[in-house]
Formats: sequence, structure tokens, C-alpha cells
Amino acid sequence: MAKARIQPRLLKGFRDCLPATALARERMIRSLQDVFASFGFTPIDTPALEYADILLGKGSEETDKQLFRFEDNGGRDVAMRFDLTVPLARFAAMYGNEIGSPFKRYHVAPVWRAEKPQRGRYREFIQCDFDILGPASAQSDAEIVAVINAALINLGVKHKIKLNNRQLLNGLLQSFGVANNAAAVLRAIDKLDKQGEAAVMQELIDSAGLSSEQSSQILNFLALGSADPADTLAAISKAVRGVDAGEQGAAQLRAVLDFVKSYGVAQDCIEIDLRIARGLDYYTGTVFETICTELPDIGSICSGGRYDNLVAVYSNRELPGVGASIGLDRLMAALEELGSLSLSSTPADVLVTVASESSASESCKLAASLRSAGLNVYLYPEAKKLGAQLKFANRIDVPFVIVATDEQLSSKRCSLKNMRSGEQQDDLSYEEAAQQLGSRR
RNA sequence: GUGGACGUAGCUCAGUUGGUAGAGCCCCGGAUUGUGGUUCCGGUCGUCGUGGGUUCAAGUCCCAUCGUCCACCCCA
Repeated sequence: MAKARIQPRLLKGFRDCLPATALARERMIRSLQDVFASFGFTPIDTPALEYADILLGKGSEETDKQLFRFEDNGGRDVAMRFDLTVPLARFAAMYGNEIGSPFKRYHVAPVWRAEKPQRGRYREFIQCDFDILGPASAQSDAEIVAVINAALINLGVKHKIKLNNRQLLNGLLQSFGVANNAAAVLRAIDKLDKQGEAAVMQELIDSAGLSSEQSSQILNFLALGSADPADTLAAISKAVRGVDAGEQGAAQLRAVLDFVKSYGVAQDCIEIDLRIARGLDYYTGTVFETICTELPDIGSICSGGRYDNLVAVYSNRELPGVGASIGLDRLMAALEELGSLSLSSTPADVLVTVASESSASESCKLAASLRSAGLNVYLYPEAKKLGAQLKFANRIDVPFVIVATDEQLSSKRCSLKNMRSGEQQDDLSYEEAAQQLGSRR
């Protein structure tokens, strides 16, 4: 009796990664790791699964609802991490003495959120986090911004980093007399780009219960987007005068911007955006979001902020932190849409064909010799018709192929074929072939 | 959670007022007995998402269900 066939399929919001995508992803991660390392960040890893109470109530009501949460076989209430910052806080609380302070780490790993999937939004996606724990300094905030900037430049992504400060925002709302419905106000303001001024004004009046004067006042102020941050800062300082939180926030923002400049970040990659609030509850100071300027619709590709009280949730020790997270999958989706993702399905520089069973072992030696010259070599795994091997080379899109007859191999000679141009060099020694390939890379 | 669009070959899709399913690409073989990608010839491929209903007859109409995509909410 034939076995019932199991329909191959994927869970909603989860994706397979084919070679071309996996290679592109690996290249991106390597590029990011280089940047993180260049700033002295060190990698860590933590488990995908945590006790549910570690994760619950740390992000927001929304992230609680989106948790993949279940009972394990031992009856424990467990959940999959929805970000890498909360596990970092738990990690720091457990190993504070070993890691010391300051602690600069990066972490590239998948996270899970049971949301409804959409363009650039999945249920399993990779985040690339980098954080500085310890100092509550404007300099470390600025360093995170500098890392974002360097990382995106290294990936060739045109971007704009939008900065704000939670305390400043609180101060502003206080000075406008709307601090008690802050959440509703911020939610409305956030829609300015998408829905326009009139709709937001209406929402401010209807949902947040503001007067129409308060609404237009706030709207005008928060939407304030002067090209020169100095002008914006001046206006802000004036607006928050006499409100403690506001004055502190404004001072922090100013200090961070000064340092960002010293870190050498181009001014046109940075702007103050008072609408950036961030949904996660743990942010306490500087917050930022980053858009890809060529594809702003896809949303923030990197965001984060300062969270000074998060580690204290798990520890009797205060350990301030600041960090950001690059959404690798969303970024890749953006690059793919822009057509600027290089997609090849093999890392090999050259494919070595196998002419016959009797010469196969010599082909292995040939491949080994090319590898020791530093080349990525795809040795065909069996003797087969040459046409089929070339066809395969074509399929995986390898740029060069080594072809050799049994006679050639017996005297350690081979031919090198360029698969793009079709041109072929005959009668080369292994060293000459390696040299040719090396010089063409 | 709310709203909208769509499910036909591995992929992208066509299929008229209901009449028994097609194209391109991909894949395989040959022309081409050690040279791919171009060209030509041939070939494989379908419970028309699933279940029910209307009808002599359903890919087509109706209901339900599942799935996908998009937008909102929120976010990477």
C-alpha cells in the first residue's frame, strides 16, 4: 500500500530560504559583523525559548499578544523571544559580574512574533542587535547612531536616521497640557505621513479629547522639520522651558547630536523627528528609527533607543543600556525590491568537471590545488557527460569551469573555460589556472 | 483583532453569456558520440484550494471553509 503523501507546506509568516537568498543573507551578516567588530562589539548568543515571565510585560501590550507561547513537555510556561533586547537584559542580570561594564555586544538571530504577515513583515525574522550596557552617556547613544550609519553605508543602503527623546516628548506634551493622554496623542501624531493633517487633527480631537487649538498647536510643533537641527533644537528648548523632563530631554538630544557629528556621521543622514515615539515601553531616553530613503514605505529598517531601567527588572542592580536593531529580512526585502540585491546561487569561483571515473582522483587533486590557492572550488561529484556538467555549471551560474581530458590530467594540464564569454584557454598547468582565476576575481 | 482582493501545471498567468482545460517559462530527451548558455524538434506536468449546493452539464453561478496577498492596528 502506498503511504499517504504529506503535503509539503509552511506555516503562515514563515519562509524557506533558497541558496541565492541564503548567500545574500550571509554576505549581509558578514558585512554587519565587520562593522560591529570595527567598533569593538563582541558577539553573544541566547536561547530562542525563554520562560514566559521573562518576556511578558517587557515590550508592550502588543508584543505580549504577539508572543508564541506554549506549555513545554514539562508543564513549563515558555515563549519564543520577540526581540533580542529583553533577553540581553536577562543575560546581563545573570552574568553582570563576568561581563563587566561597559559591555558592548552584538547579536544576530531570529525572533518570532505572531502577527499577521505583510510586505516586509514576517512571523520569523532576523534581527541584528548591537547595544552598549553600562554608561548612561550621550556618547554611547551617539555611538549606536554611528554604528547604524556605518552598517548601512557598508551595505550600500541610502538611509536617514530619525532621532527623538522620550523625556523630551513627555516634557513637550506636559507643556502643551496633554500629558495625561500622551499615548493617544502620540498614536495619532504617528500617522501624519500616511493619513495627512486633517485626519490626524480629527483623531486628536475625537480619540485623545483635545481642543482644536491644542491639536493644531501640537501638530504644528511636532511636525516641525527644519533642515537645520540647530533651528529645531532652539525651537524645542523654547517650548519646554520650565518643564524639567523637557529641559533634560532637550539637553540630551543636543548632546547626542553633537557627538554624532564628532563620530563623523554625515548631517544629511540624520534628522530630529519629534513624531518618533516607539511602541516598546522600555525606552527611557533617546529613541531612533531609520528609513531607507529609496523605499520609505517599507517602514523602519533599524530602530532602538535607550532603556535605563530594563536590566533592573531582573536584578537589584541598575544597568543602563542603549542599542538598536537592524531588521535584516525587511532590509533584504527592500533591497530586493530596489533590485540592488546581488543574487547568485553559488559561492564557487570555478567548477572542476570530472572527465571519467579513472581520472576522477586526479580531478580531486586539481581541485585541492586550486583550493590551496585560495579559490572556492566546486568539484563535480561524479563522472558524467561533459555537456551535463557544463549545463549544471550554467545553472548554478559559476563564472569559470575547468575541463580536462584524461590525457591532459595524466600530465597535470587542464583547460579553463570562461562561462560568460565562452572563451577557453587550453594546456594550462594547475598553477597557471589558479593564477588566471585569481587575477580575474 | 478590523477591512479589501485573489486561489487554474513547479512558476507567471489565459480560459468569452455555464458545454468536459490552455500559453509562456522551467524541467527532461534529441539534433550535437568531451563543450553549456543561443536555435530547432520532441516529451513530462493538473483531484481548476477544499467541501457542499443549483444544473442535463460548473474552472465559470451560490454557500461554507481553508489558504495567500494588500491595507489598518502595531512593528524589524
